[in-house]
Amino acid sequence: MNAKRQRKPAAERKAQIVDEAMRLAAELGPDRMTTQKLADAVGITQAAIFRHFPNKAEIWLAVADRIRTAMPAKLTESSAPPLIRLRAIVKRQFEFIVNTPSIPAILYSRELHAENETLRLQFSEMVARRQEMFAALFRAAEEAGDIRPELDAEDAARLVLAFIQGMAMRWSMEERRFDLVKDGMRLLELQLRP
Amino acid sequence: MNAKRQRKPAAERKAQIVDEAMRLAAELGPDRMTTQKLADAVGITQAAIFRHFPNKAEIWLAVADRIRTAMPAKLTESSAPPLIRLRAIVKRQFEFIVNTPSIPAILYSRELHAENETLRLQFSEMVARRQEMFAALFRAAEEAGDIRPELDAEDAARLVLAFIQGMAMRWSMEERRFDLVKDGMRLLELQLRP
DNA sequence: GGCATTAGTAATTGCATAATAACAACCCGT
DNA sequence: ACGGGTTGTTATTATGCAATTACTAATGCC
Repeated sequence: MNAKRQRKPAAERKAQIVDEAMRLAAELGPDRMTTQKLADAVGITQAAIFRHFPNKAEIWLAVADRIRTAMPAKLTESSAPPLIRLRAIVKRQFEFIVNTPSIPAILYSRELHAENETLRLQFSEMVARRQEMFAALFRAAEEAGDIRPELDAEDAARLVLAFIQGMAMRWSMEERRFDLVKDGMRLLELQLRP
Repeated sequence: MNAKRQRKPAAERKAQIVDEAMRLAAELGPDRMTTQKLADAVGITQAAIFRHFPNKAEIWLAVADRIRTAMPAKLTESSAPPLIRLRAIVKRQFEFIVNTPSIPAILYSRELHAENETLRLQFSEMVARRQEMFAALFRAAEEAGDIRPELDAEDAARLVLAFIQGMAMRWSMEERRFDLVKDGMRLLELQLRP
């Protein structure tokens, strides 16, 4: 009744729904995102959501897919020293989170994980892959003699990952009041340099 | 109708409700804890919950209160070296989380924070107090010459806090599959020693 | 032992929510 | 220009939820 109907091709609409779902998840918490609010944000009726997704859980799986494919999780070929590469990757990671601020809310939502085992597995695999990437860099740094040889690469990777996750979580909780990239990279230096 | 009614003094029942609320929050996610499930866990009817709390939000405030008073946030008087004291406090923190495993789920729940500003403020104040505590210890360590003088105590505190939060978050997400105290303290060493 | 107080119950309300069904307008290829 | 498939709508349903009301039984004080 209001304005004229805006029909869009399904692929485009689907992407838009995923966009808004992520936005709302960050704003209200993933579990407070209802299909009604989502529809309002997209500009269609609540029922129309279910033309694009069979149920709500599928929306979260699409969100997870979006995050998974966009997350920087691959080591690029490079001849730079391992610790330099590590810094670059951590920075990319922080930048990715800043550009996708719903990530902490979605990745660390107990509610989503409790209801959706598939989702939980996808996320835990993503985390594991990142940790493995960091560990590989620390092993390379060890071989290059850039760090103390008795240092355990797996542990160092865990440490860096916990740091990134903690920073991201706090940034999210504090309504993004600080500069995640700037502060994050400064604290990373503190961690890498004795 | 089943069995005989179990009347309990209000104070005791209130405490029990808070207990179960925390347990369920860890299990299902805070936003999936309904007054019905809570009542079932306690062993009373759903309506009886509201004899002890005027509404659901008050339950979360009581939970926050429980956490706040139990959380180790005060520096004990001690003549031990600052970094030794820091280790002890971080250890107490990890132990506290292990004994109160609902903490990460509750403290980092976007849903609770979004709905309840009072709660959000209480938690953010708790975090700030802990950070200040760590900063004080790093300043003391600086004066004692235990760490590099150019190291910023505030930043070091932020780093340690992010690490603890990241570890706790992951421990919670991974269904407590690793030993938070043991692994946490080992990684802390990695962070404190060059 | 009576009886006010307190902690409980059963029943209900009003609203939010995910999902379905039946129908309508838009769009594109022929 | 028209017809089939696509993208939407309105209306509805069943369920779950927090909260209220009116009633009831246990507890402990005198």
